Amino acid sequence: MVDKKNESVTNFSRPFGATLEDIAKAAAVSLATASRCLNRPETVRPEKRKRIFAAVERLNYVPHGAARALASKRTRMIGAVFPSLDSTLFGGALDSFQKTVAIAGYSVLIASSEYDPDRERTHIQNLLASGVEALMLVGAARDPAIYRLIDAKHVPYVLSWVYDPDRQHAYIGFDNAGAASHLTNYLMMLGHRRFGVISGITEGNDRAQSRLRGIQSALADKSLELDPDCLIERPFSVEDGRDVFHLLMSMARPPTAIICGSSPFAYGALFEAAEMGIKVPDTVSVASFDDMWLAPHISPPLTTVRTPRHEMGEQAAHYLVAKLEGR
Amino acid sequence: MVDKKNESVTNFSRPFGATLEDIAKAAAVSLATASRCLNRPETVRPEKRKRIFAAVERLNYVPHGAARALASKRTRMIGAVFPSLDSTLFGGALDSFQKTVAIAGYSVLIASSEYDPDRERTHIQNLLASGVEALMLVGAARDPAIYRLIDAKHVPYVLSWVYDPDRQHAYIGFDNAGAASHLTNYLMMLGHRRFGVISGITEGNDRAQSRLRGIQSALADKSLELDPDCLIERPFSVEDGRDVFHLLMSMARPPTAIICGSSPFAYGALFEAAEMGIKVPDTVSVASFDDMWLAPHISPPLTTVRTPRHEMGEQAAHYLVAKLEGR
DNA sequence: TGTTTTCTTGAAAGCGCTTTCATAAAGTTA
DNA sequence: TAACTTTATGAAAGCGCTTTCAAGAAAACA
Repeated sequence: MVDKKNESVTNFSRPFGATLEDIAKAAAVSLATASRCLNRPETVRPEKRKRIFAAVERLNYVPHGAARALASKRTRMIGAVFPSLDSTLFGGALDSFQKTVAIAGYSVLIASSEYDPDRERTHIQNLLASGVEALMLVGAARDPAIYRLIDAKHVPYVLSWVYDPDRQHAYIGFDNAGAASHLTNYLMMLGHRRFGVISGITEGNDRAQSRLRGIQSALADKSLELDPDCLIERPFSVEDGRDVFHLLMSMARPPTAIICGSSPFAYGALFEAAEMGIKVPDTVSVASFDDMWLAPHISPPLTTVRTPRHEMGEQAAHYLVAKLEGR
Repeated sequence: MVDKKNESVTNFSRPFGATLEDIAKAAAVSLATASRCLNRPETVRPEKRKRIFAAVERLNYVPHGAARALASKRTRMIGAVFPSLDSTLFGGALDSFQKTVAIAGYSVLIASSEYDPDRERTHIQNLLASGVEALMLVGAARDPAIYRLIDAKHVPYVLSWVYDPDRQHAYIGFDNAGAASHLTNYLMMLGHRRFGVISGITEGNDRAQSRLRGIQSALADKSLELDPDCLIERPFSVEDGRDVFHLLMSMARPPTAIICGSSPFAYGALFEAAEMGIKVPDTVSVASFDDMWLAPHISPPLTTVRTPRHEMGEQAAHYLVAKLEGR
């Protein structure tokens, strides 16, 4: 029998960087010790530890994530799916989310669904397949099968931008309906009775739905009603805001207050008002949801409901990390 | 000798979903066939194929990314590090980047460096350790050791937001210096000779540096010079824009044109101008870099140089995917 | 100095999947 | 139907790491 030992010459020709085995050999320790040294340095003798770290340095060793994940059953990755990233709204939340989980040693795999449930589903599946240990999603309305899939994998998740104590999901809340009611009540207190609403497309967007519901219920409380003609849904954009504002203000009996479902609408409304020579807030009040970083500076004063995007991102991150580290 | 075969009873109690082995067993085929079936279905008989997919469905099988990555040496993940995600600038680029790579079947692992080189380095290392197959970075100026590390792993990368044919890096360009010169020349053509510049912090930000260089070289071409007092660096924010504008316009001999390194500065300048009762562009012209989605609507007309963030994100994605699929 | 206890270590067994490679089944041709 | 080619299949060897587990080394105790 040939001595098997001989067949393991140093395979230095490996093209893609050193492996832990190379490190172990270079430091003249066992694979196990090398591994231990990198994960819990205090458990290995200072002398060897030094040799091992020197080898790591010299060979430019970078651990192999997949191998590590496979052996340890931990990927240290968290998935996040946003409807879009092309806005400060979700971008801000993502920014805070990423920063916060990074501190705890996690990376984030992102995807944007473009407000499309099918695409969101695909993304969620891919993220699960990639091995994310937790998920952050926006909104609560989605096919129950998706929740089943996530649960089957025992992956904790958190829903943001929603608030709905009745649900069985974890959420980092923003009470869209409540805020909408609040805003509406405030406007009614100022004397407004006839409202216009520029809403985002409600289909598949439960945040937009809730906001609308909030407005309507506040009105109902005062025995008022939203004129169907005064409610217009559009995709979020400045142009659509302008457009709808023009439409609303050209009506025979235009509203005295216009509630915008999101900030681009509000900017559009404001610009169109200027264009049309309509005084804000004298002739019509404009109120809006979502963070408008220009709001404090802008000239026609605007009533806004701030969406605490950074706080939500951070809270969601904290929640998930806590969940992963065991409560 | 005990028959080894007997020890493999069906381990249905696995808590975290089925494995390929479970699928193989359920479909009465070998592990190899099951694997093949999922990757190249046409290579397995329709009859078995049907059984296998049925089992996948029934057992809610989701492939194990790490195991797959380890065996196939492909993670199908691409890393991206941005200075910040809390702005439409990078958010937009990320959005397009993600969309584009998703179509090709890749996921993106993101990180934001907060304009901090050390944090960026750490993030890049983590991404490499996570096994990203490619990297998208912003700007070119960084420790050569970082490039060496990336190269050692044979990970293709692309630098965005920069344009510098001299470098040996791949970049998806935006010629900051060129655009800055262009803008400056345009303003000089309008008769401006005395410029003010609100720049981002140049240290560690080669985009800001290039823009500044572009302005100065355009001036030098006309034998002009930028008054050091008229060049002020600040972190990007509306407030700082206001602040610096106020400073510049309070000088004994204020500039007649102010170039803003980024859009928040421009908004700030505009608001402060309104506040101070300074007419734009009569008394002073305001010009700015970066996409300002409000620019086409805004009332004092603004000269802007659009940064093609979506195009850059998409191009960067195309480049990397092409590189990964072999040119 | 002989024992017992506590630390360190290395061998080896996987983690769940992909991928040769040799073999068996099916399809062709004579 | 025999002989040959093509195609489908399964056994087995890893991928690079973590983690038991048993054993050896060091420290502590008597």
